[in-house]
Amino acid sequence: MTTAPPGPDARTTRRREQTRARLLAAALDVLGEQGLARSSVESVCERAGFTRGAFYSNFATMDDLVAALYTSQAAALVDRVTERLGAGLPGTDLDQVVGHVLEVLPVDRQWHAVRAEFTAQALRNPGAAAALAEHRARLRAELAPVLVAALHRIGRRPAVPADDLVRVLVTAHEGLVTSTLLGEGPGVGTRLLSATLASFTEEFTEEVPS
Amino acid sequence: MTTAPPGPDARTTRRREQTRARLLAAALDVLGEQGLARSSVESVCERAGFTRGAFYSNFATMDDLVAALYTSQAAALVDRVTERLGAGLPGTDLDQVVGHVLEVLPVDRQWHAVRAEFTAQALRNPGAAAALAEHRARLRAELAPVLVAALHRIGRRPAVPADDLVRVLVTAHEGLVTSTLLGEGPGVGTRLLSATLASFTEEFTEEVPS
DNA sequence: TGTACATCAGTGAACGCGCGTTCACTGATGTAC
DNA sequence: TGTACATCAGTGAACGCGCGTTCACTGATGTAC
Repeated sequence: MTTAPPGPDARTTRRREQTRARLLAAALDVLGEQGLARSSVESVCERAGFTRGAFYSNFATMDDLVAALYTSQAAALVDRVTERLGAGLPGTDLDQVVGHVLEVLPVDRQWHAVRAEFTAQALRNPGAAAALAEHRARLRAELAPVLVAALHRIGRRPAVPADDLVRVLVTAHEGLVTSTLLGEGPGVGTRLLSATLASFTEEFTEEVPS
Repeated sequence: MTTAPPGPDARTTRRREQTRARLLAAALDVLGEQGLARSSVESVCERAGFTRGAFYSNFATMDDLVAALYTSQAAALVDRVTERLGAGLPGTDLDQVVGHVLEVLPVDRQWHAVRAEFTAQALRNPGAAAALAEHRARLRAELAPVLVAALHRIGRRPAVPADDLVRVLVTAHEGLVTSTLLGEGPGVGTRLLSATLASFTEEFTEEVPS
């Protein structure tokens, strides 16, 4: 990945991708710190160390950048989940399973703020809503089988369609992250997730393992 | 309330309050439709039918307006809850109680979008976070006793501090509203809330009622 | 491996507009008699 | 109840800046021989 052969039209591509990446990184910073309302093309470029011309050579508009940022971050999250769950979810009881799920889903203030704004946009703009829904679905598709397997190992199975189960968990987790980041005390923390998980799964009598 | 006597310094006050109210209403519309990033002092004034001078006669800055908007909307929500819960929560089982709670908490796309943006701000700005936390606490304080009473009536009581119980419920509800407004299918809807409520409460053997 | 050449990516200056902010002014609103 | 007066709220014009957007140009990057 690092020293891959240039490829046919890598001439153009390479530098471009680097600038795009730098612009996206800068955008994440600026958006995370200032919010969309205070983020100008100018401020992103300054942060990235480019002139505005470079921006317009890569993106059509600020909205374009934001969409690209969301896509890239969403993909990164899915990758992260995929990677970390490669070995499956360990744990011998519900709480442990929940604990491991929580470790995989990061709690990042900056990104959460950006995501909240993106959600707000999705509530207004069907296009943004579709993008968001797609990402969420992909994330669930990634989590579902691993979660089901982990549950199976501790003698439980979903009491509703697996995708619904994951959806409920993610929903609860989302609210939880917000609550945590706002500093509403440690409170009921993971217990909400454990309880949710318990409510939407059921024990089953296992066939005798060989 | 409609034809109250003017009062000592109502001269000034009356017109002012009306303009303030109109500006706030316009701001809710504009913010809800366009988002903070696209909402200018200009656009709010235009919507409200005022010139910009009127704005600056009432607010120092856009942030000021937004803060006032949040405060006023939050207060309105608390009022609504207070009013509707005056008679207590009816219901003979958990699902019914949940159903009534859901009726009290409105699902308003526009306001939810504004709230999401406000949450994002709170994740960055301690001042905004404090305001948000205060409102949330007030809302919980309003809900808690009524909920506990309703639970008592069906033979249940919180298994955790009442405020925690409400917090978990509100958290779950928040995620649920988002999910619903994004159109993620009816799915597990209220069942998440019922399950949550069930998990964080316990039956108790009632003293024989006189 | 070196050199001439073509193309592409980012530069930086320039333009202009939207809009935040100010302020002298006017009309509205209430008070006093 | 009517009239003169004081004050306050909103008007609208003016100023200027930040920044979005464009574009001719230059230096970087790769290709061909």
